[in-house]
Amino acid sequence: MKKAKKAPARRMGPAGSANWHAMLDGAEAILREEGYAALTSRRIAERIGVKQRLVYYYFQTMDDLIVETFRRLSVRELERLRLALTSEHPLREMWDVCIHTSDARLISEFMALANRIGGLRAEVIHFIEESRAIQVKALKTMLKRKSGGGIAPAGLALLATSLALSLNREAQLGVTAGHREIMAVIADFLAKTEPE
Amino acid sequence: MKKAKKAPARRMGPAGSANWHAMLDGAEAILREEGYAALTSRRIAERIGVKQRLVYYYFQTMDDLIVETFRRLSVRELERLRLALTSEHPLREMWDVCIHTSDARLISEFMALANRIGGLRAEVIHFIEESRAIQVKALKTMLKRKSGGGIAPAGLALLATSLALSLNREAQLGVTAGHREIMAVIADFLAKTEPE
DNA sequence: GTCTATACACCGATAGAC
DNA sequence: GTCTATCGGTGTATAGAC
Repeated sequence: MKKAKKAPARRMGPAGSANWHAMLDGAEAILREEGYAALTSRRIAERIGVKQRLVYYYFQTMDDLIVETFRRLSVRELERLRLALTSEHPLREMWDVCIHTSDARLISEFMALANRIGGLRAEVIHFIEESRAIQVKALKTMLKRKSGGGIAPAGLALLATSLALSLNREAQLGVTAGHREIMAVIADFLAKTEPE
Repeated sequence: MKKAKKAPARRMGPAGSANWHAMLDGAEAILREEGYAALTSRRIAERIGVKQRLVYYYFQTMDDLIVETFRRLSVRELERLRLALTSEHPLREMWDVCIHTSDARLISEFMALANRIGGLRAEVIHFIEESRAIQVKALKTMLKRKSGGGIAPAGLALLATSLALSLNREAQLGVTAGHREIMAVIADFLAKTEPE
């Protein structure tokens, strides 16, 4: 995390291997539990029981490792969303995906990191745009002209994502004012647009 | 940021002095521009033109400095909200405060830090609860029984805060899908509940 | 109040053996 | 593929002079 150099040429280990996944698992856990200041090659190595040098066999730089960690998570999340699209109750499934997403702490770390790691920022932008497009698709199909309170699908998607994030973060902090009220609105909306 | 020790007893400089404010100004700028991994006593000192040792004359630990930085910001923001309460158009003023709040990058850093610095977490919780209470007060007064789309004031306050945060963060990233649509909804709501 | 100097730990990244 | 060993740098925090 100290100095993020460009990308020196070096012999590399294969992406997708057991060690590669173990390192991303470790990185995710450290981010969640201790924050990105503690995300170092030494701690990852220690956590998964290898030597520090090996981390640099699988990743050119720590920034690369961070980007890969987010990308793996992003791919999984987009798959969950696309799967929801094929469900019998796509809107309910999608809201479930949004509200039962990765730990709010982990997301906070990635959002902060995205402001300073160019490669990560690009991945985050791609994730937001892609997930919004999927949600808009579902909303267009379900709403047709039932109207969602007069809000266009893209607006509704943004609103839902935004709410899910805030609800998770505040719940984790222990703040709950207004949560019950908003959940009631969501339930009402789902009952109208997608009766069980 | 490396080791956050408890709180050793030591002679301390006065809060509120010129150096004290300069250090918090520097901390804020570094957080915004480089993120919390770069928020070190050395860099703050360098930025404001004093020696590193002096930072520890004004703050017991780096964590204390971070908490004070947020607290100062929080007090200012709550003042802006309370002032909006006395305005002729409190809801419009409040939305303006929320949408023209501190840089989204800065907020991201504090949100991430709050997950691991106990003192900061307490300040963040206090800020959220206090600001929501102020917003609820304004909403109750303005809505009376005009109804705000059938959502209770606390829910509306959460929704507005959540949206303002997401709009700012995404705009900073360069994502704008759904933004226009949501802004239209907000404008519509304000026009109905608080005609100009 | 502000400084010099320093103890001690940890970091990213690399060289090169096996 | 995985290791030992190491370089050069930065971090928190303190001792104690002026």
